[in-house]
Amino acid sequence: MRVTIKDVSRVAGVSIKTVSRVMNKEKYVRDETRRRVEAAVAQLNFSPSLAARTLAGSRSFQIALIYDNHSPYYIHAIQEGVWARCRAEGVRMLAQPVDIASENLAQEIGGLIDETHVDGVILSSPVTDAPEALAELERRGIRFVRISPGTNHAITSSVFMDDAQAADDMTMHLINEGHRRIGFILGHPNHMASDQRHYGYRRALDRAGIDYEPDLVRPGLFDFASGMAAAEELLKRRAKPTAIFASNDDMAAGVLSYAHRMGLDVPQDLSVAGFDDTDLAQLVWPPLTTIRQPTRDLAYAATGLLFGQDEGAIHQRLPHELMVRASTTRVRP
Amino acid sequence: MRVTIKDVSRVAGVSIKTVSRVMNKEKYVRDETRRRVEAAVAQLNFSPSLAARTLAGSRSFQIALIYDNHSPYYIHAIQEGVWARCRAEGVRMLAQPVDIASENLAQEIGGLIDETHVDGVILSSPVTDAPEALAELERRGIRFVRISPGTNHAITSSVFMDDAQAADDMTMHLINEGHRRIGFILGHPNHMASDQRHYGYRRALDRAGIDYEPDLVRPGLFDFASGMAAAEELLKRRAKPTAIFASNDDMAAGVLSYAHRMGLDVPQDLSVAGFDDTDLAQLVWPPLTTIRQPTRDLAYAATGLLFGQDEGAIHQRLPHELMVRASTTRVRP
DNA sequence: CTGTTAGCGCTTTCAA
DNA sequence: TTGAAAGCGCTAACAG
Repeated sequence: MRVTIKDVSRVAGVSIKTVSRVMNKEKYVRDETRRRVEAAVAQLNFSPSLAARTLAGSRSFQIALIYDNHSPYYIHAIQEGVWARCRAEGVRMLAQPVDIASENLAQEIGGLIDETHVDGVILSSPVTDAPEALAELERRGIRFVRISPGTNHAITSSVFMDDAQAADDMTMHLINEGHRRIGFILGHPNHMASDQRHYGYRRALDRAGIDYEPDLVRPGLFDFASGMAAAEELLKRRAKPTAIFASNDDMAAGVLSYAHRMGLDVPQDLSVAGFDDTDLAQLVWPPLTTIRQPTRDLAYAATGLLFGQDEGAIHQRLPHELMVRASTTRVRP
Repeated sequence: MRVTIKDVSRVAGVSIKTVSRVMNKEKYVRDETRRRVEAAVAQLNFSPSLAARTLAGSRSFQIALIYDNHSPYYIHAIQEGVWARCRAEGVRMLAQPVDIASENLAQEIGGLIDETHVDGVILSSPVTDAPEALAELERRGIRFVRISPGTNHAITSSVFMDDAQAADDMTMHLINEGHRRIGFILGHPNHMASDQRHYGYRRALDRAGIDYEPDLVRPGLFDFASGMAAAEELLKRRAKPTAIFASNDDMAAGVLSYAHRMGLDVPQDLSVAGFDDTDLAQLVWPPLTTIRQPTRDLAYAATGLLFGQDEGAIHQRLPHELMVRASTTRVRP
């Protein structure tokens, strides 16, 4: 039924061990032998059984991607990045949603590792910061890499973007367009990125000699509704901001929605800026100024770390990229 | 190192075969024996190796979900549904993106099956209609189920929603609100759902005794841009439609965006209706009337078919659900 | 109801 | 540079 290594060895006229050597790209195989084996593999259309390789060997050619995130766009970007790198490495990706609030989080992750023999694990936010998950992984001594962890970047391999610099750049961009009253909507308090972005916003104002006004900074929860609510508060002020910078794309979309409802012309009456993991914001309203979050690239890099590339770096800080989607209008003096 | 079935058998004082019986919930194990084994399993925190089970047995406890769809929302919904059912069945889901335009599509799918020994395959659109993929699957005689296939529903197990009835219901809903000039935006010509929805629209008009006006029907491609373009054409007419019904949510979002740009008040000046796989449309503009597409449920049902539940049904037609998100205003007479 | 024996398809180890 | 033998951790097919 199934084509096995034995069939290949028979056709190629070598031992199964030699076929194994070729499949694993080992040295010490004569060129001509290798070619014969490769021909047989192609002829029989042989794909080795992962189960057998896993059982006999020390690798499973599989890694797990663990997440508990309900943003489809985010998950998609993460999966894409991990998947692309896995593909390049000839490894399979096991996508594993979990519930970080679950009592048995550690057990679930442990069971996954035992059952599948995965060679490594990628953690995406917020599983990156679930202590039970981290403890279980460390107890087992399995390789793992965290993507955009909220805390303790240094304790393990992790990748993340330079959030402070990104927010600084965006704020400076708005300042350069003439804005002086720039509203800011904070991110979810649980996420370390929120602090970083807030810090970057403030640092840019400082550098430009603009006073930091606490009234122009409103709380948010990284979702559409809190973006709308924050916009409402900001736009009710006597001294309206001329620009609003939201800490993520969902909130920026909320700001846009509120602005439209109020009959404001964006970007004539109000510039709206945000981060962008996705094409969500662009979809909602094109004239939005966004900083592209390199989620996919982060995931790609994280997976590379798992495979031992870039061994030197304990963690990597990836650059951000300022993308002005459409020109925001300069504020009239 | 690893806890194996042997360790469990030693602790429980039985043979490994008995442990195997308990793990597989076979009959013919004395209750007390079963309990002893279960206690040992719990004590040692034993999770059987999938690789070993796969190699020795006839099942792999894994299925593959194959897709080539670039809508994050859609993929997410599909994954969620498949995943939920897999979890209930104690089976792992292998998410496998592919490129249906690839030369080696069949080979890739074949390789996946050989490597992983998956017990079955779920196909999501548009892989559901890639002849090479279907041929490969049939050649191997592996179980597979298609979700919302574009064509040939009957040739294999498949699940899909009742698109014609959904479109009929939505159209009737608009008619009941007093609308007589209802614009319709067609879906992508490659998708069978497009025809179905068009048919449902027309059938409802017929029943209400409203003439079908070809001018009120514009082509679309299931994306934001084509929705905007179609809206532009429809709203330039001398006899503007009072409502526009788009064949999917992305296009409905495009209609809304264009309406806003034109300063139209939705739903005062124009009712906008669409299908909704996602919360995208709601996000863009809440006062949208939508029919909820049961994507997640379809995926869940498809996976059930794969596991042999509902054996009788070759294919299943799932109901749709009309969800009026916010009241559309009645048209003044 | 329970146990014994023989593999599944590979890699590892060791020898040639 | 190649091959033979011994498992990896389970389940299938039998015996009892």
